[in-house]
Amino acid sequence: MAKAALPRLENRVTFLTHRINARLQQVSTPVIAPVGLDLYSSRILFALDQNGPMKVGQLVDLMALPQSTISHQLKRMEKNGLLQRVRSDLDNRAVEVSPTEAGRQAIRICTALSDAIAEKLSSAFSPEEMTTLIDGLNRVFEALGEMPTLAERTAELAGNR
Amino acid sequence: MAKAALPRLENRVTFLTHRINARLQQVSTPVIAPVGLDLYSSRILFALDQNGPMKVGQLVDLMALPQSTISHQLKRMEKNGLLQRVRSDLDNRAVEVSPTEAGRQAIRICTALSDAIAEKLSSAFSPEEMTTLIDGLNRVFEALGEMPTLAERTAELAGNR
DNA sequence: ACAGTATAGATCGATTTCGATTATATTTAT
DNA sequence: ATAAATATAATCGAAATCGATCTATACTGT
Repeated sequence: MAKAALPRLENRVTFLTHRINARLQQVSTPVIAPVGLDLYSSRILFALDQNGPMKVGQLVDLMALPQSTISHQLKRMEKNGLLQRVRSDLDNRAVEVSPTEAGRQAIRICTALSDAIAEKLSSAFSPEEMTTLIDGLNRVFEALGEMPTLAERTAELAGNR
Repeated sequence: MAKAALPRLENRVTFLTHRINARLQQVSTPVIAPVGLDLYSSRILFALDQNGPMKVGQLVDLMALPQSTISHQLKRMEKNGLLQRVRSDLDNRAVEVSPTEAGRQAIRICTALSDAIAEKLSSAFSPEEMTTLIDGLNRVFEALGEMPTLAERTAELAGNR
């Protein structure tokens, strides 16, 4: 059977998102590192500002990162005075996270950074293009969540060289 | 002046690419960790297979990661017998990276994983949609490379609260 | 030919990530 | 009512990341 021409690495969606993230990190870090933030903490603050107090588990779901990574981030951010963690009254297992006053100050930087980037990206796309792009990215994320047999399929493809 | 409604975090392009990467990592790691690979090393092998021997600097450019990160990855991969690093004859500063036989074996897994994912994503998009998505991602990457005044613009936006 | 500069990559050290485990609290089943 | 199962988040330890620095080679202008 004829093998379909596979796209080059540079044209694979997940490689492109990797490059975007890598470059985003490189341009963002110089801006927010001086105020003691990184991309993760910046997004956590942004989310808290947008959603109000959140449980740790909600932040894990939102950020799609390992639970221990978020737990460590929050611990560090609390140590740096950016937020508070308090056990929920209703469910004593859960912990509610909310920004401190210093956190709210930092949020202004996070929002400004995110807006500056969003602004630049908006200028590179028409509104319809942007909508399409965002929709596409959401679909990619969903599709990746629907791959329970990835290991099997990989073995299969690796098998018939 | 009226403030334009800003998109929520979940609808910002760079947040979506973050989530895609995070989820990709979670679904991929179980598949490739058993053979001693991660997403970075997997992509490096994929690139070497596709492009032939590459200089360290070329891999840095391709991966868009800090030079020290790539250097460490390559050192580890060499230690694990996946590739060789040899100084270039023409420019003794440069180092040529090429896969070993074991590396070529591992490449089959990398390719299979990438193909399994590409396959799944293809099934979620029409060819035109996929082309549009890839084009959009390339434009996002380019746009992020054209933000020399990010720090200034961020300060400006943070200024007028 | 030589000093100064630029380029390529390795190394160092502090911090971060993350899988596995642990500690509590809650829910469910008997 | 109590035991088992489930849910939530913290902790631990090994490994990876990354900015800064260091080393070695190549280029440039005089």
